Amino acid sequence: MGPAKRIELSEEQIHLIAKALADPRRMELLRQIGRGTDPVGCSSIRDCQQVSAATLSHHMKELEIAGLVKVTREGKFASYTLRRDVLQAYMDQLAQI
Amino acid sequence: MGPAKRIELSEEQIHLIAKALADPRRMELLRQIGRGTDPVGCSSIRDCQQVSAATLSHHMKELEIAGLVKVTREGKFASYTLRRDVLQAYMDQLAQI
DNA sequence: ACATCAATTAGATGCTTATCGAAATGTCTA
DNA sequence: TAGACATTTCGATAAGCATCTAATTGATGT
Repeated sequence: MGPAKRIELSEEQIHLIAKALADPRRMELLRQIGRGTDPVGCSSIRDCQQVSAATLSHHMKELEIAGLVKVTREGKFASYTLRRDVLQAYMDQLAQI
Repeated sequence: MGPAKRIELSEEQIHLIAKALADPRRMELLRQIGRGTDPVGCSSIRDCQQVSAATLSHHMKELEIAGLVKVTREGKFASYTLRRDVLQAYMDQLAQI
């Protein structure tokens, strides 16, 4: 399989994605999550980035509502994976400018 | 000729570009400026978008310091062109995530 | 049930920014 | 030079947001 379908973004989602990418910390989070293909847990993230749990939670929620990451919950843990299809859709939008 | 050289962006410029793209009004400005290849004047812009001169000036400065538009001044007029090479460099950065 | 730990939410604080009207700057023309 | 016009800058206001600590929720293991 793979990125079967091309995604269409609403103006609203474009705005959410752009805002999500406009914070350096979130950019760094995305890079870390996108480094591999496996889901990345909160603790792994906090090992690499100096940030409080509350702030991390806030940023991950922003990334999630932007559609840029998928959250997987197992028990008390949360893991994140980059949604490359959504990122690609945003790049397609920029290319259309 | 054409877009001869591939542009490298600093982290700082990446941040400036991301912030510039995160405002819906600026996004719309970019789209309008990028529509054709000719420079676009302030009055053309204000014909299409309802915005005060002061606010427009502010946004165009943000786009300029982000490197996304080139400003051409002739007498009392200012015109803008989209810097596609910079936009492309930003897209390349996103693709590297 | 209780203690512990991961993650989220609540509440507060300080910084950034979008917006406008008014004033200033710069340019053109009569 | 004086007036008209385009753009920018100034000053103020309001909204948004990043960040933290503290409190809460929810799951796990003893």
